[in-house]
Amino acid sequence: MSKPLESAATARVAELRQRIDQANHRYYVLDDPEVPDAEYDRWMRELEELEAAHPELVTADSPTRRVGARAQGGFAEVRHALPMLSLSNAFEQPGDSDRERFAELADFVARVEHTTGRRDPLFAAEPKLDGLAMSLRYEHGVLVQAATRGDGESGEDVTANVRTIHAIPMRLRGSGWPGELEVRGEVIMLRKDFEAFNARVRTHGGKPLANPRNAAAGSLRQLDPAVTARRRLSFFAYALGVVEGGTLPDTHCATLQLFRQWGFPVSPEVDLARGFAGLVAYYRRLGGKRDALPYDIDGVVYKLDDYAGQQEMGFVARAPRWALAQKFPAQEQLTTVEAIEIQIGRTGAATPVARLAPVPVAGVVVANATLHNADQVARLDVRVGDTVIVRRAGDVIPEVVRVLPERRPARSVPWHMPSVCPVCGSALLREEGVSAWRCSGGLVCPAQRREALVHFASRRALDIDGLGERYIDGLVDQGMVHSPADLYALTVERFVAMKQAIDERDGTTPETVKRGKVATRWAENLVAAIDASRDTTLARFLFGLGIMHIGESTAKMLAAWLGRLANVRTMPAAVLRVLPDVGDAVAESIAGFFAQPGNQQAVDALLAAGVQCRDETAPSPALHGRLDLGVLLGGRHIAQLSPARAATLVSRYPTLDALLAAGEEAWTAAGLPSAAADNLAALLADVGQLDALRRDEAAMHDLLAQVPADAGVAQAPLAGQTFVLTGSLSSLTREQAKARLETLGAKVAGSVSSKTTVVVAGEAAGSKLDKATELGVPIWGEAQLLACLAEHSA
DNA sequence: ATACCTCGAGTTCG
DNA sequence: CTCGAGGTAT
Repeated sequence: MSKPLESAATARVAELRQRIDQANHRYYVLDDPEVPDAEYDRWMRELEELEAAHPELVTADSPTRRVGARAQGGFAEVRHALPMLSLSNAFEQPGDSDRERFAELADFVARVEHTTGRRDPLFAAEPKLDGLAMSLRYEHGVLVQAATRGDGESGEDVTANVRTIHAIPMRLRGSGWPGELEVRGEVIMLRKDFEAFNARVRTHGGKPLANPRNAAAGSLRQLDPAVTARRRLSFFAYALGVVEGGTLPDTHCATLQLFRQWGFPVSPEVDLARGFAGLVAYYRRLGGKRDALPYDIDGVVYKLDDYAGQQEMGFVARAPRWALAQKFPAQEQLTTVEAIEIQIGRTGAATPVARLAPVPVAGVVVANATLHNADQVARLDVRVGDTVIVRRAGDVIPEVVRVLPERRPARSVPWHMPSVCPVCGSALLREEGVSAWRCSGGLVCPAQRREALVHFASRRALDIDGLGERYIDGLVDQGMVHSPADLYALTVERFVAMKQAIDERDGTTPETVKRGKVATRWAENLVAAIDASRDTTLARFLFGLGIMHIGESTAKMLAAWLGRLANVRTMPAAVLRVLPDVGDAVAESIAGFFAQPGNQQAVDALLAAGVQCRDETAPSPALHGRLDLGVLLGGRHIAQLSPARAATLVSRYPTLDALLAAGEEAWTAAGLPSAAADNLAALLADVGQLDALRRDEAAMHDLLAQVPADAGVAQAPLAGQTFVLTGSLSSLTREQAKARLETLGAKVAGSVSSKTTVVVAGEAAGSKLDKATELGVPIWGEAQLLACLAEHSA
């Protein structure tokens, strides 16, 4: 073997190891990768080849040695020289003030203040990672042993597996570390690595892991380190164990700083917090970020920062008195599915809902969770009797995450959508290519009638204050109300009778004595609220009718463009189609609704009951130029007759009569291709089609005739601008802000896009603000909004 | 035809 | 809040 070659290899090996260690450090500790994965892989391969060719160059801490040999028959026991302690836990409690809600935390701070004699002491606050506690022993800077926490006294030797974790340095960086050093921290799996792992399992078959914590624990207990190596684990250091030889800082934060220098990842969320108020603020801040963190946490840990103070505090049993874990309410829980029921919505949509054994999740007891639709049930394969994981997605809505198949009872059967509506017995049908099943019973179905009434009375519709679902149920059940108009005939006496009936049925209120009087007062208020709802706006009225596809925004548009209820209820689909945001589906929905005699009667009944749209007005002048015979033809989707060609033709022959009188030859002479002319002629030759067109044309003329001759075009100051509101404002509600912006002609949308003019961010603004920053949409504070409103509304 | 953008509808609990 | 579907712009 020639000497020069040998030394070249030695140098290259050293260089590669140094580069690989540096890349790991950038990636895991600094969270700032600079080397592409492919490059990193090339280095690893080259190093492996060199070490294979020169076995004498292999060292225990080489990056290639991360994956070692399979453990034989389990893991050796390791006694911890210094026990790995547990922490006292504190939980949030119900209460009105922070002192009540965080009583245990307040006690903790008071104890620290009392013992150390300092007011508002300084704490290190850090996330409580949901993983596996681990102790790492380094001798002269080299990792020699890794042990799990176990029972705190002794754990298992998982060194071979821990070596595969790239976030953990095999050799400490820098200098000045003690000759013997124990670093403690948490092995976790990042959410993205967890998702990736389960995604791979799903495609390749195998058992998915329940959560990142189990994933980390399971991975470390693999006998074959090669298996562990394929699961990407991470590590964060947070405490010292045994230390010999070397001086150490005198605060916890300074220690964490040293950990960083030595090459350990330390959570970037660690912060200093002063006194009770500081700790509560940190808890809230981290709680708010919880879902956005790259890993799961189950709470916050507070440690008195200076070691002298810690020494004074000492220990109780096996927990330090200078530290406390404040736990978040659990956000995922196991429970069982007791039934899967169908809910019928206002439009007849049949939604499967899981009835669950009640279980506390993130602070509230959850008993129901939506399963959205039949496809979702099939995807999850949820069955009655299953054990499932539930969580509150984002902030509130409970959802079934997945089923634990290993806990499924024998003889369970897959769930299927029933063929008939459980409420009215009508058939449940599914339209082609749509995921929702619908009850075909229409207003015959009591569930749909009930939902229609709830919608009619709701705040954004007729706004009948105090008429909630419970009383609507009572009214419907006792046959007092069948359609919205019936509400206006109700009297105080009838309400009292209804309330007594349902109170008795439901097991009544204890205030039997006062009830007569109280119920009367309640009924009087309700009758007054119903009376007040008679005075309403066209948009609210249209929205309240509950026409499919007509939400609040479309209702406002209809009111603004058509002006009068009479126009909306008589306008054919072809005319409605020209309105903005109205296509075939929406136009047919409106025209179809008013084509039903029952619906027309319901509207007449409401008007007869005294309901008035106080803001009826003339149709929008903008209809001119948008509405002519051309769009009526274009909307019929005649082959070869594009809207553009229809427009050219109609500019010559603006009425049906003119068109018919001119004849097919004249049309082609005017530039219409003969195929289009043939199709048009065929259409007009059909008596039924021609009649329909004549009716459309008449309705169109009637509408246009209502537009005032002098179109007083006073441009609204904010016309054409789209605002998005996020967070809460202090001087007015979002509802009010929206209303005021709309009176100035602005549109207020629900989500941010490149078309948004400005985003108004109030207190505790959410994801919309991030989106705005990302898209470079201007962001206003409350002050700028108020200034804008003041400027224009003078 | 395709890609965005909006709107509508449904949802839980206190 | 999220999903799905309708509408519109490209």
